Amino acid sequence: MEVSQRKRRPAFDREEGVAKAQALFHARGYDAVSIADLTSELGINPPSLYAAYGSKAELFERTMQRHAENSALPLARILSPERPPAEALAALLVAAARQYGSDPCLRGCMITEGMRADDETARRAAESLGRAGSDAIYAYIASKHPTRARQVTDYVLVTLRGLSSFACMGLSQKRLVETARIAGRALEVEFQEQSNAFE
Amino acid sequence: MEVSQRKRRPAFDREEGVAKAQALFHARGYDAVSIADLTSELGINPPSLYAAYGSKAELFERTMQRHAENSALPLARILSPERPPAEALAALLVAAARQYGSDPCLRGCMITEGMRADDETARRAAESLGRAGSDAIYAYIASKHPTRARQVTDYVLVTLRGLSSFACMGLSQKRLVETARIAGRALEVEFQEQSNAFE
DNA sequence: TTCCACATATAGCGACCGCTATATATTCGC
DNA sequence: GCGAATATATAGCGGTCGCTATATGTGGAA
Repeated sequence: MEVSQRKRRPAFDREEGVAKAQALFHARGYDAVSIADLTSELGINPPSLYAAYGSKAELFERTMQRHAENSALPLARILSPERPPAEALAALLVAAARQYGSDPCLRGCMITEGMRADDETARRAAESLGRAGSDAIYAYIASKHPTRARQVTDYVLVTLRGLSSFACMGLSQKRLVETARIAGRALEVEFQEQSNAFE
Repeated sequence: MEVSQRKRRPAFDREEGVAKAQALFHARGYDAVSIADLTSELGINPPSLYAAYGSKAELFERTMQRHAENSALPLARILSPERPPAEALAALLVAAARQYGSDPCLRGCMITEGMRADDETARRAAESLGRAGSDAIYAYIASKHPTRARQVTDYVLVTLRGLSSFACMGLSQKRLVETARIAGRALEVEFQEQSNAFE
């Protein structure tokens, strides 16, 4: 006889709910999505949402985690140690631009935009999720250009934020990518100067 | 006998009210400032605010106009036709970075940030005000680098937006300026390639 | 089949939103 | 001083917010 193992009885699919909420939050931002929007989209009533996810902020956090797991840029692959660093970072900017402008409904970076929410809980959650990414970028740059790692990282992150913001405002993917390419030029200069210092 | 000329009786100073509202909107953004915040800050009651300014959105528009008149970057001076264009645009980025980070309470660009408000009326007003600036930048670039004016303008505006956003998040003025300097490098490359094309 | 744990739906909580109808004070031209 | 014009204050409108107390229905284990 096997040990009794009670199974959850999901009258609505929790994971699918997170996916739908993710789309809403990504499309409109945390503050602009209400509980009524969410329950309507998920086809449930508020108590079910709170029973399943705890609160609007916790649901938002789960959607960002989902985003980070499924849709995040493959940082490790793009910033491979074998690649020339300026080329790798430029490729990161271009890959971001491409993604931010790929879906007309899901523009920009969900986590980046979450960091600018009016709600403090949501903002902190986004900042915490985003830190992983920016730390990885910093670590990569520090390994290639230790003397100006902070400055170069700031530049990359500022550019990513600008790209995300313009993506949200509707700038076409093509123009986003062209902008990213120009931004990459500054990195070529930066890393070239560094290598010259060794000659 | 002189013509009767009724004078306004300002129980509270309308212009000072706009100034105080400007500070609030700049510090927190349109959506995060409520009528209660405004009336409390101005020391008045809601009917006075509506009698004087019409609505929250109209008051916001007036504050942005005030900002554009008093605090806008001196575009005409920075983008002077005599200057090397890459230098002028880099100076614009640095001047913006300096201003965005100058007051710890009034971070970023009020108009740039207004373009990302959740309220559509506020957003449109900000976009309308901002277009003047971006048109001026485009016209300048087009006069110096007609073949890639749109791309270079996009890059400058994306960088400005990123700088404003990071300023709002608390990045120090120093780091903002350093970032702007790196961003300027890409412009040097861009305009250098252009002049090479004539050789 | 019976019982019960649990997810559901109804209804509504208190708080705040932008905004305004109404009534009261104040200051003006005369 | 007087009447008219106008800015003020009180109070509250309808609506939405995030969230929840309560009651109802349903599936799973024994």
